[in-house]
Amino acid sequence: MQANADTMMMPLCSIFRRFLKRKGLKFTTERAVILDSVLRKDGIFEAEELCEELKDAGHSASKATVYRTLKHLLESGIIQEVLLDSTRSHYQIAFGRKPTGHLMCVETHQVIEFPTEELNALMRKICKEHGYEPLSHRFVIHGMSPAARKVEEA
Amino acid sequence: MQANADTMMMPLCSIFRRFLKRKGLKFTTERAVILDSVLRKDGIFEAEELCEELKDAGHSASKATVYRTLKHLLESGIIQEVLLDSTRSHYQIAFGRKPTGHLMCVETHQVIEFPTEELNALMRKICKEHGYEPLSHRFVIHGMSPAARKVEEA
DNA sequence: CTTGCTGCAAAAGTTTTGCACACGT
DNA sequence: ACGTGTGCAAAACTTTTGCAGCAAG
Repeated sequence: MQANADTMMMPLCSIFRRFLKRKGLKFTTERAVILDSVLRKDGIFEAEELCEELKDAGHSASKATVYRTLKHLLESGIIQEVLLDSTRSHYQIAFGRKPTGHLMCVETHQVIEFPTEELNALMRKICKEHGYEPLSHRFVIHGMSPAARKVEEA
Repeated sequence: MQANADTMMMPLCSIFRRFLKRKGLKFTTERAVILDSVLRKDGIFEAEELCEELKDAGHSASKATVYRTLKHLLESGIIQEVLLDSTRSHYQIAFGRKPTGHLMCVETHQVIEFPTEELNALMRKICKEHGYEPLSHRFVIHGMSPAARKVEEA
């Protein structure tokens, strides 16, 4: 469903390096390590999660640097934001990803991903109506999972 | 497009009172004032915005109470969260509202609302596939507004 | 070398919470 | 009266920023 790290690692790393060069920024050890961690991700991840992993792996990359690098990864189009929660930021790799929506349980916060190719046409239609240039879309469904419903009934 | 305060005020106030009674909670002056402010809203609003308005209107309703009341309004189904930004919460009145999506400019943060009735069927389909009970959905498009594109080209 | 980058710790912004007192029911 | 609600200020949490030293191009 998702291309794995091996196939994505090299091209995305190049894309990031080109992005940095174009902006007059530098490809540092820390940025390499952070990108590497990000590319190992298979779904949605958070900033704090990356910080933990890097610390556990013995890599020096401070919280500040992780946040600063995530901004660049966003701007370069390598990752994109997924708004699931209004107090924490969630991200996912954008490259090579088919558009997906998220079904989230209001009780357990379990998140299920599903494809939403059919929404591209809707996005383009709405954008055209307002003179916007379409960039991306998100479709999130809130519902109650079977597990949560069982608890509710009890 | 949106029912105005006069027509909604009474029924929604009753709904909220019934909700509170059912939960063993009280309908206080502060909750009445906050609900009143919320019902005057015509679109998306934020917690801080409500706090300001209440202070300006000379009403005593602390920030803490506003946040606590918003939780109850959410739980009662009178308002719903609109995720546009991962650092601030946005809300809108849920009752009597046709499902809408939001088109947001990545540069100017202008937000345009559009109807999305056609997505109800998709929501139900996805929920059925996963045994979920559908509650609500959100569709957000990120794009670049005509105004922002003009700046970009310059 | 020059310019940008990092880590730290402090700051900032939003939301939550503990506590003593006040208020609905 | 009882149990809940309120205001205040402090705490909690995520994210941002200033600064002095460090490193990439």
